[in-house]
Amino acid sequence: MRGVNARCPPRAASGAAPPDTSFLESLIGYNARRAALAIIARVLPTLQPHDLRVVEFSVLTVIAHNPGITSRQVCAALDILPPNLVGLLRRLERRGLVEKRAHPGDRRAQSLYVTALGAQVQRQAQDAVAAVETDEATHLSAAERATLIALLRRIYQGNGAGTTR
Amino acid sequence: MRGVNARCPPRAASGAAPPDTSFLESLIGYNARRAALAIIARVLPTLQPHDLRVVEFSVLTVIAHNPGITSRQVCAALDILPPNLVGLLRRLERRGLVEKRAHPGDRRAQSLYVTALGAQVQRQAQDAVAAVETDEATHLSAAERATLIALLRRIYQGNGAGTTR
DNA sequence: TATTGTTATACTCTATAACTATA
DNA sequence: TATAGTTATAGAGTATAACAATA
Repeated sequence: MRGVNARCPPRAASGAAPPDTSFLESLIGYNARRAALAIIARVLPTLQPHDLRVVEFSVLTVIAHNPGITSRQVCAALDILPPNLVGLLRRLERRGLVEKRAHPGDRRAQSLYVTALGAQVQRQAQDAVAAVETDEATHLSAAERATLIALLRRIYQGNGAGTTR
Repeated sequence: MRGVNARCPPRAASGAAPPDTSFLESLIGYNARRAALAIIARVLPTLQPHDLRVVEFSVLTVIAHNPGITSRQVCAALDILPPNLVGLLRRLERRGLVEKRAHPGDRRAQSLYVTALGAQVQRQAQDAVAAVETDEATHLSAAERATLIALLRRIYQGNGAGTTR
């Protein structure tokens, strides 16, 4: 018997009943990824006026909050591979948002600083991102926000075993 | 005076003090992304023996749980763009895990099914992923898991506005 | 006219190997 | 010998435009 869809169409085929994704929805990884993508989709238009992509904003923020930080440390903090940071920093430097200075004490390294313009752009972008994150994107209470962030942090910080990279 | 790091090195330069990432860590998007990447890093080696990537596992799972589903519906469920699903399905088909059949009622579409082998591989992979997710990767209690997933789901499902794609 | 599946293509993101200069 | 920064490059992943067949 082909017995397919006399009156009970293979739910998959109907436009009405959404497909069963219950297993995937039981996974933290799946939900975390979907949530991250949803939030990033909201943050993107916020950063667009500043001509910043998400990673660029992250790097700019870390440099602004840690004057004199090295490339290597930015990579470690944000889990970026060194070769991929090079072009990113070059763009920020060309736009006059970041500058490199000689590192005191290690001539291999270089200290990173935001310029006055870079600091201004970062501040504006940070305020805009914070607003979107807390208000529009997620209608969670402050307590729920705190709970969520604490749980997420336990996942990617909690265990001793290193990441794959 | 070069006055650098006699005893108080510019925290950025020292290998000891970790850089300040407090702002980024206050963002749900940042934490969700880091958590998702950390979990995926754990899941990858679990799927490797089955020669499945994460997206392939997701697609295989949705097809297994929704026999007769169409490409378009898989795309909608997993937020995959149709052109990107084509090659993915082709690989799964060539490996004998998935098969396409004529769709009853719409000759444009095609119904997707897992083969016996596909069902077996999917089951094994699902068990392995579930084990990693609940045990090793995240040491959360069942209650914490449930809370986390509920909060995450509210972020990417809760609001009416569609995603960017 | 709209939709399904598809091709071709481009752009971003991420990853690896290897080089240089310093330590 | 190891590390910081860099180059070149490869591979995922994700995006858009356009087409044929069907609704």
